[in-house]
Amino acid sequence: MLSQSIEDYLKAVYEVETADGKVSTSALAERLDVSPASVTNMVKKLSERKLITHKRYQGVKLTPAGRKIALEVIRHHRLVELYLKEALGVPWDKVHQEAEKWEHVLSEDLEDRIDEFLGHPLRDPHGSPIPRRDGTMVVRECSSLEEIEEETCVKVVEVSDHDPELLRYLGDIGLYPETEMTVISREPFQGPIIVELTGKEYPIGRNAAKYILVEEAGN
Amino acid sequence: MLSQSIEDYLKAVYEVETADGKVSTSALAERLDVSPASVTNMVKKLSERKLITHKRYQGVKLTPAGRKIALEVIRHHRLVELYLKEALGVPWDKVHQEAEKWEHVLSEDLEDRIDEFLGHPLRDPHGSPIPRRDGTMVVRECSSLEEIEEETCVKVVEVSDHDPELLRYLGDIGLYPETEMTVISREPFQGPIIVELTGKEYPIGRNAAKYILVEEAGN
DNA sequence: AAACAGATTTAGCCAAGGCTAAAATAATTT
DNA sequence: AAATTATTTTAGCCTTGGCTAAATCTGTTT
Repeated sequence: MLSQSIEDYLKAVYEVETADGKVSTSALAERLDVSPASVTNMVKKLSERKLITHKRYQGVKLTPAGRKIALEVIRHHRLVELYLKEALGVPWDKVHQEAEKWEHVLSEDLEDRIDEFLGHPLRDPHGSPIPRRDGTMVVRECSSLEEIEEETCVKVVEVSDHDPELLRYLGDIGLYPETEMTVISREPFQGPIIVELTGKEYPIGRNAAKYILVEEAGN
Repeated sequence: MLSQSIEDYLKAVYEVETADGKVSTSALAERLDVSPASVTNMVKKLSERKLITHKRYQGVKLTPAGRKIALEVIRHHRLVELYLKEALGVPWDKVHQEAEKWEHVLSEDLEDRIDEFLGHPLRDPHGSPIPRRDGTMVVRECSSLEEIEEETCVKVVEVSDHDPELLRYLGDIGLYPETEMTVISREPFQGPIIVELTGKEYPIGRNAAKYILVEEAGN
């Protein structure tokens, strides 16, 4: 059995890799809220276990074995997030925090039961794809709301689950995955992006917009 | 936050106390599958934290603070057991094992949601009482099946969840909490106890019978 | 009362997974 | 190219929660 720490590290490697491409010691340290020295330590251990490869002073990469585990943990995490929302009515700004703990204690049997209960879902409450048991994932072409031109109609694909406060705000204005909206204007000097949905206009800070992924809607 | 180990120890103290009255170092060691020396260690730590009291070479007792935590953990455990069975269809011989892990990661918020979902239940799938949030518990007068006279009609109150195999057998013959049955005979020389339920007769080993608690049914 | 058995504690060890401070390497600026 | 800055690694330490082996205490027998 793998320790919770190891699972957390592998997940972090995967996530930093998809976000930044390169996985540096310091990036991992920041994401895991741990000192860089601790990361170096653990990286050594994970290399020995052949879960990652590492070139000194360069980055870290998942081996196939490591990637498999990372995806299993992420599958657990996202299934649990969706389950908590659907089955127990946990609000979407709280599911992430709970899932951080649950992802490590979910047996394969329970994973299957939950997956079944949810009808083999493809996306979690924030729109992130849920890896299948075989490690495949349905990805969707999309871009950040930050880069969208004015007058464009878009559909929300995914919202980062990192900032509960942002999620609460977005929930309040009714902005969820699959919501359609129109970019009304991009205020100058890094000002907010104004979007229109359900007939009203709302400002979205540039920083927040970065974490909202959308696809262009038909027209 | 308390570590998982500490929660496990407090729960074990509570359980050994209700089972044996006295809580010895070795009894704890056996229950937790840990060496007696390790128990001594942890007992020292828990005493310092005022969660238990300890007199050298005598036993261990929970303080009110320690008992409160033990009951919270047990509440989590039993709520989860029932939830897994009711909501996800996990068979009753498997819920204990899962709950051992889940009991440590259940937030208060989720505890409430699950309790609500289940309609504030009083007993888990094995018939054990679920402590309320305030630490109270509905106990039921009962005796071990081992001690019941022949020809007596009884109702099952509680079945120990320790041996999955026993649970599977009992499930197979339809013996659950609230099941009514009649003690047909007590075979001599520590032989099995024969019970009748749903029109058929089944043997229950003396050892197993010890772990089945019943109350005398009206006639 | 002495001796022995069994339970408990002490002493000293280990692995996991953190930390800080200092050293080494890489990258960037002057 | 040299110097400075930033990143990464090394070295050495800490806490948690295990372990074994040896010492000590308690209680029972002889």
